Amino acid sequence: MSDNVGRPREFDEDQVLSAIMTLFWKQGYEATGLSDIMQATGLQKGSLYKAYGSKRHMYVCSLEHYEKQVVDGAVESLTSSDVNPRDQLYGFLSAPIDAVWNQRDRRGCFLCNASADDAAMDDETQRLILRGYAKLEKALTVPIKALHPGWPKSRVTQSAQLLLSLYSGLRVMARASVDRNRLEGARDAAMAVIDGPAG
Amino acid sequence: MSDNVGRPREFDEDQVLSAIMTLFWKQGYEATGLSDIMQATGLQKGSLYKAYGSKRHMYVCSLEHYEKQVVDGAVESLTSSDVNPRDQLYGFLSAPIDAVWNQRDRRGCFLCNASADDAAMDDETQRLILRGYAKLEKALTVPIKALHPGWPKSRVTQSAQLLLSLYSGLRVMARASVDRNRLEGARDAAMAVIDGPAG
DNA sequence: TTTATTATTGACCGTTTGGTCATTAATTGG
DNA sequence: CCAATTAATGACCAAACGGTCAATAATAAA
Repeated sequence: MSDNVGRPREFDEDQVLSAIMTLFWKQGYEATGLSDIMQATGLQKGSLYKAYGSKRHMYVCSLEHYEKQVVDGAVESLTSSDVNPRDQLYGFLSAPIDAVWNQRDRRGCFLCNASADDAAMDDETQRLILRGYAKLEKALTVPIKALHPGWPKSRVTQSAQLLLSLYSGLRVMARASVDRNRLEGARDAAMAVIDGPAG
Repeated sequence: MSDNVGRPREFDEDQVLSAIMTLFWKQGYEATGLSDIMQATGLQKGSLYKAYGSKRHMYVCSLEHYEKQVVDGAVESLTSSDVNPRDQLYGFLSAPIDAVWNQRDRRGCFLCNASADDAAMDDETQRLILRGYAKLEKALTVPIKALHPGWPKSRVTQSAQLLLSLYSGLRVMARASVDRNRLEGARDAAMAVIDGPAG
């Protein structure tokens, strides 16, 4: 039995999901209406509900898409072996500042926004958020280990946890346009932890 | 001319504002409806609109109330001279973890939630958020200076910025129930910055 | 007691919300 | 060509949304 039965989808599923993700990412769950989604995707309500079933499921799919497109990309760039580890960590902590202050991109981090979004929270959403955070934390240990082969595992882990939590804070604070000097100060203090005592 | 003219308010303004604040704090702007507010305050729609004019203004008043009740309280406890400075900083970074894991309080930090809340953001909201963050950053420098009188001003400032950004991240991540071990690891790594190199 | 002023109430408003469904269209397999 | 199956459309739905307002009530000043 073929599964190519019936009329085929006319829309690019990845493109549509990206459009939906962008809306939830920027605006959150409640503030994003079906009308927004219809406009951004060019699809009618019926098609959206045939494809996703409910607004909640569209949100969950958006988070999964974010994990694939953004989180996995960040993991890749943190664990790639052809950049020096110090620059990888510096880049990771600078991204929240650059996005807002150089790219005028105020979306922040979808994992962080979703964490703060009570209306969107349920078991499945929570699971996805935690999985995303866990991926990032694990990826952060790679350049830390490379910089400090002698550090005990616990110190590596805690440093990764510090950087990830700081990253979340920077992403959130940057959304409110906290002065870039303040954000850079926090980043630089954290980099001092990574670089170790000067001299 | 007296200003005690007309029928007096029958409700306790502080009590009502606290109830409204709690809703916006926990649920965000869009997810909080007038029906929620009516139920939580016991007031009718007309009374609420006579008192506040609009839902947005209720939100702004809630943020102002938060600044007075919560932010100023945190500043007080960070700058009080009868607790040792190290404990003040440790307590500040532990609060996000304790709230969620010991007090089952998932509200997080209203400043942080508001930062991530696109629907609530406007010039006035942003101003209040930045003012709250600035108060906390300034307060954090007090115990840091007390612990390290010899540190240059720039190092004190950057350390305060690090702790504040980390605090925001912890508040946000804790809302998604990130394992307490992970949050404590981040906190402890930050405290190592404050305590300086061991031995 | 009258007047001026403000508070409270709840019915009411138009709009928007998330969601459904009968109809029509496009495809594959027989 | 004829089912069978799935996709796309847009009218339609009840409920909820933020917000308004005329009527009524409570107070202070005259």
